[in-house]
Amino acid sequence: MTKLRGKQTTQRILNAAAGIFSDVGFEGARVDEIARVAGVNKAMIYYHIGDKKALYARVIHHAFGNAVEQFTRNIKSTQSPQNKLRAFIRTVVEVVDRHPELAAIMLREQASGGKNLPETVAQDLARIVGIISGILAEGAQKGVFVKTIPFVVHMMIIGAVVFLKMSSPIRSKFPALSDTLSISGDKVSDMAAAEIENLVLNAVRK
Amino acid sequence: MTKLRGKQTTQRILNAAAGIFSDVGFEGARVDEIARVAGVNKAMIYYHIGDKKALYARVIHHAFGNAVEQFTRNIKSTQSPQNKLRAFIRTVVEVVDRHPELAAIMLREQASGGKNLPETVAQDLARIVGIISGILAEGAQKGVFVKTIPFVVHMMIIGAVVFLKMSSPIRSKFPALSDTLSISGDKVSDMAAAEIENLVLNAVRK
DNA sequence: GGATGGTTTAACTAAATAGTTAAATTATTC
DNA sequence: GAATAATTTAACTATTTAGTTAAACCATCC
Repeated sequence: MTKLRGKQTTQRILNAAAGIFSDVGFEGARVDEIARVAGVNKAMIYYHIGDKKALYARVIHHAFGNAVEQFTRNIKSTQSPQNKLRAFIRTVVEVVDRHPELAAIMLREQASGGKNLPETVAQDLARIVGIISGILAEGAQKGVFVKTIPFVVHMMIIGAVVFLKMSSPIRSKFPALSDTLSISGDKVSDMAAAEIENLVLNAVRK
Repeated sequence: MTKLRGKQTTQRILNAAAGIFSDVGFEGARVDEIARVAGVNKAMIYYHIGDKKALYARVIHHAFGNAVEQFTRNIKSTQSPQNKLRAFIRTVVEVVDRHPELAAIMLREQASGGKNLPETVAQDLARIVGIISGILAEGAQKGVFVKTIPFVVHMMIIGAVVFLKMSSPIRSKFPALSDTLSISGDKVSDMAAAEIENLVLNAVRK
């Protein structure tokens, strides 16, 4: 019971922290505010997790935890390179839709040069880049993809998905941008995701 | 002399602020720190510019000021759709290379749903999206581009360029990511930029 | 040199901040 | 029920924060 209570408290803290770090960044986040949103006394954050930096690392790790597993689960070795690439893109969409806070936090880390990024997350990222490199290399070897720079393709996919997802509130907010994508909403829409697939498959097709 | 002195003071404040806002975001930035970096007394920020929010808006506007003009200057109506698109991409690279603080601040704004974004900047963004929409529509009409969603293509280009630029310090920092792009450095390298051009032109080619 | 206007400074204000402490409360075990 | 351990609380600490104020300083003009 005590163990369960501690876990629930920790979970509430991590959820609140994820939202606030994604909204105002590490330096802009207030531990008092995180405590308030989590519905706990501030000292409990220090008791259960640690200082602000430890909390941040925990949030990222918690959200990033199984992204790599999702990629390896969704991409089967028996698939063609084209279908592997499609599965990769779909997984990116899935991860970003399920963890918008993670996407926002990663945007902020990019903006500050990875200043508060734990080493473990960098390793996860490297593995994901390894996956797409493998797909593109296989496609090139089988003569169905052009030879290209895998990291650039990776950036195009991640960039398009994340920017589409993250720009949704901005588009809603400003009338000038409302018409840029006729289908709006919180999710990366199926139509937009399909278009990213088409464009990326076209881009690498030999 | 007095006028010149006020201008120079303002410039120093804006430069310092741009760096700090890009590094730690709006909420994370400290007016005291901006003043220290600018080498001025804090009250001068309030005298010359105004409160923190006014300073932020001024920084964005100052950096964004002539981005739209750059696009219209670089893209000639006599060019083919393909060359227009190339010029568009090259301009994105140029703007991001010249104003990395702008790119970082825009990443942060995306992360927080455009919370502190002035309306004028949204209008500038809409005009840029209008430019690429025009290029793609012209290409489709001339039968050289597929019919697509212009905003998605825009996000792919912006996302790739910005992520490549912004991920450079992260790649330098973490050994696990050092091999992802064999040519590193601060600029979006010519090779990477050329590859983005190739991939995007391939993606939209009919 | 004095008047005027612009710029800068040092000190201030009220509130907020990350982290700490020790007591109170709750849960578990025998 | 008592002892022990885990969790939570309220208050605290020293520092920092955005913004303000009035005086000092500087530049220009007649």
